[in-house]
Amino acid sequence: MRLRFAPSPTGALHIGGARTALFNWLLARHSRGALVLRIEDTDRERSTTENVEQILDALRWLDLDWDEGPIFQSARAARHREALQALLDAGHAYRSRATAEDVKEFKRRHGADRGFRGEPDSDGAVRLRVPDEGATIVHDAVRGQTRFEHVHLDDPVIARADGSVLYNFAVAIDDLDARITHVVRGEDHLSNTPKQLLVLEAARAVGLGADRPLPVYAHLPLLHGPDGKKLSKRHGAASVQELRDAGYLPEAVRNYLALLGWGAGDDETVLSTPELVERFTLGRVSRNPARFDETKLRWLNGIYMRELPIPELARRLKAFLELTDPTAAKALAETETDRRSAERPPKAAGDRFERAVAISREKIQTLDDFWPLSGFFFIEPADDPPARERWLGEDGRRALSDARAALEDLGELTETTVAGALEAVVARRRVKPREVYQPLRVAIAGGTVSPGIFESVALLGRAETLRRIDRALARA
RNA sequence: GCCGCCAUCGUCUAGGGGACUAGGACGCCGCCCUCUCACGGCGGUAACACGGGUUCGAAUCCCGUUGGCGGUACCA
Repeated sequence: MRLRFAPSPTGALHIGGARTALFNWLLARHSRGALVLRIEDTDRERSTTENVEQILDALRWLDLDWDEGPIFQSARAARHREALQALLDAGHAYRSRATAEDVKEFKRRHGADRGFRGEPDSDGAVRLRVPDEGATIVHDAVRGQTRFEHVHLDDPVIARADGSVLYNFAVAIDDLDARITHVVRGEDHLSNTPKQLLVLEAARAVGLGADRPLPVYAHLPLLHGPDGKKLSKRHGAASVQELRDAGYLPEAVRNYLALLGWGAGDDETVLSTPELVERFTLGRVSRNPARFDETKLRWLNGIYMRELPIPELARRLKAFLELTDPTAAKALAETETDRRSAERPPKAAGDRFERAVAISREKIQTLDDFWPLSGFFFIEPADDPPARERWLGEDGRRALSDARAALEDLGELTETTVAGALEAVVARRRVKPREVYQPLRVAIAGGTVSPGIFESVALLGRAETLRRIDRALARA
């Protein structure tokens, strides 16, 4: 199979585009075929190099690679003109000065059952001549046959008056030249397909690619927002960049996107990328439009985060924070400096960030969840007045004092020794565990939610823990 | 308006004439685990849009209605 992904650089890569890219990529890898990347920039007004870069970035982040290209459609203008001239010479296309208004007027006069047919002029835009009779049938790999009656089709404009070609023409010629065997794209292109098929037929009639079979088309169901409307910023993430910045892992995004409009057939939902490659086929692509629902993506992302080895997760977390949170990045950098100052045993210090990651990861679903939960290991905790009032009243402070004493007297602080010491405080005070642990949590973490209290104390270290307890006692 | 696509729990889906008292996953609810939050485990809630056919039998096939979406550019 030879496939292609052909985005138009008129904006960032949206989630729907990413899904199209993914499906093409999966098909190419599954079939051990090739994926061609083509940039459809024939609209020079709206296409920018920034957008091209952004799209390539998004594909790289998703780890979707391509075998050929990027081919810029604009760079193929000479070839397009040549093909256009061939169609013109053979009478499959003609120049016409007819405007959109003229077309409307034509239809008003002739009724809806007659597509626009122009008279050749000496100049003007180029229109493809659509046969009056018959129909073009699109054989779609996911939808079956769709019949487009020629009487309903207007002669489409395939090139501007200045000779520059338009989308439906350029696409057909480029697919032909690139020997694309399968055109897999969004359903919004279904009604373009007969036009492209007509271009292809005309091109073959004049000897262009006559030896090659027409590509198989497959139109993917569209993606909508949670409310069923068009996906937009209003729904949270709408572009791949936004997904990245929201703290999702590319492998989780691939897994989730694959499930939108495709299913393995059994009840599997967690499918690694190799499994997707192994199992993906066009035959199982759905015809129903799907809604992009971030809830399920969050869940999946959590699973992938927990499956990552701790050092790898730590690496990604660090990269993420460097990209999105200067404060956090700076704090982490300073932690590393401390480590090098050798004030503590290198091993323990070196693992500090990784240890924080290890005790946090079952509590977070995205990379973005980490810092709010565990940033207190690296920076001064935020103040949370309601939490203080609830847990650092008279009883809470007494419990906190007891905890302080127990920790101060302890030998080495490990999860086990801390647990022993604090459990003894609970037993001595004859209270529920939380009556000791929550005040302590508020004191060291700032709020009522954090990783396990024993692990947290052990990681924070005695000096810092005692300092924060003292500060909480003084302030409360 | 015209052309076209689509129609199963709130969401993603399984299902392609009898195996369906319609299965799974997310979410939600409850219980268990528990130092918070989670993770994990167990259980529960919840759907074949409607109306006609065809058939011994329809979620599955056909037609219509309704609804959603796409297209209808000298955009892609």
